[in-house]
Amino acid sequence: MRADAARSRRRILDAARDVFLERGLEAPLDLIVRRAGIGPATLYRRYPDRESLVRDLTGDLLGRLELAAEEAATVDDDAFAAVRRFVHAAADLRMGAVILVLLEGLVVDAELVRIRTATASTVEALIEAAHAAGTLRPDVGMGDLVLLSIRLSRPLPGGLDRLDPDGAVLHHHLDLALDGLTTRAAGDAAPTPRTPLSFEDLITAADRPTVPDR
Amino acid sequence: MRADAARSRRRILDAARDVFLERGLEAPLDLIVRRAGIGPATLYRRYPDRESLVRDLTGDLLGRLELAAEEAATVDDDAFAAVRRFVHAAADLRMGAVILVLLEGLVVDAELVRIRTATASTVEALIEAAHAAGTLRPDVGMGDLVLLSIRLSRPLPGGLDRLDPDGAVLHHHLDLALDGLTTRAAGDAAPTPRTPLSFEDLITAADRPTVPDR
DNA sequence: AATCAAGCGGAGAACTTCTCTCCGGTTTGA
DNA sequence: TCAAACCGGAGAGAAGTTCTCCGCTTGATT
Repeated sequence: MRADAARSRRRILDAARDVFLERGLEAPLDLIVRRAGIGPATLYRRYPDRESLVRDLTGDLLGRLELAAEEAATVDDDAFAAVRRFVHAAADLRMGAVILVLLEGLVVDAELVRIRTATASTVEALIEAAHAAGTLRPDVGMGDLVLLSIRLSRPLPGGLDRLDPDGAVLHHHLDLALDGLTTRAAGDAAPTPRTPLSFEDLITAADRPTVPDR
Repeated sequence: MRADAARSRRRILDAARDVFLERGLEAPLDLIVRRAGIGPATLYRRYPDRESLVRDLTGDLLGRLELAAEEAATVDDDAFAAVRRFVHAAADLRMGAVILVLLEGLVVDAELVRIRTATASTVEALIEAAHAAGTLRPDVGMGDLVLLSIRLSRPLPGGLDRLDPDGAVLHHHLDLALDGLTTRAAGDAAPTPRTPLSFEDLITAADRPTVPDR
């Protein structure tokens, strides 16, 4: 691939991630084109249809997420710290986009399923270690963690993101929420002992495409 | 106002809240019409332009939020419990919509500013009480609370909300995050002693309308 | 440094979606 | 019962979106 083509691809993927995050998966491709600062033809040449773009984006982000998960597992000794590190990394990647995308039901590609499964099991290991160490609440599963991470890292409406250009507030809030997941925070009173949410729960829930309006 | 007109208004406001939440403030009014199950003329007759609809919706939701804040203040003895109760109520109202709307900069209406200020000071009192009681982390302000509440209560993309039709998971996650805001969760190690975010910070950040793309 | 295949962006045609109004019929309250 | 208020469907006009053609530029290779 030529250098300029690679540059375009990166610009497109970055723009696509942001636009899909802000406007959902049905966002006009035109917006992506404009944000990437390229011509429409450049987008349509590389990605003949929306799905191919989504697929490439998903692969790109999932790959980086997998790296982050492995790094978190090796770098930290403390199990909860590893979970913490991973969640922060996922937020930096705007994991919401990945999950959003890969859960929308378009993804049937074998390669994507492979990397998704691999990432999931790496993360699952992090979580089980934290459970075993007794630092992560037993009623918090990977599904809960992913959901929290999605919710906290999505872009805010109404220009509110201007409040936090470098993500410092986001990471602070992640830390606060993560503190809430410790057994220490749970303390003695466990008001609602829910069952933890698994990753499979998420996949199942998002499996079927949303019904169209009316 | 006639009974059928009032019924239409309620249907419109409920639909508008959901649509604005999902698609942002520039969502096609057509979607609101369809979701409300009314004819287009009914919407346009009552609300000649988008802004009047936004204004009415904001007033409606802010009023209910104010009620919730006052109720939380009177019902609970424990200061932190009052904060907790309020945050849950705000989530049920999908406070994200209110904030989204009222922060978008369209709102200059004196009446709305009045009720916004009133609500803010009621909530501020809740928070100060919890600070005084020593149960709420000192580095958590009303802005942090509002931001967390917005982030956690917004609808999820990709049909993920199907996971949680009655909001049980949402409220569980709210409780987890709230646990993270206690001084107990903070414990000894305070890694990043940030300054708390105020409500004014939010207003200021969202004050100016977002710059158009490019 | 010369060559030329590969890549790029702008203009715009065809199509879809959105906004908003007219009008005949229905519902409500007195 | 009656009049005023309200409702929904159809559809014209405007706006936005998709996608392609084509002449120019960039980059890898020799």
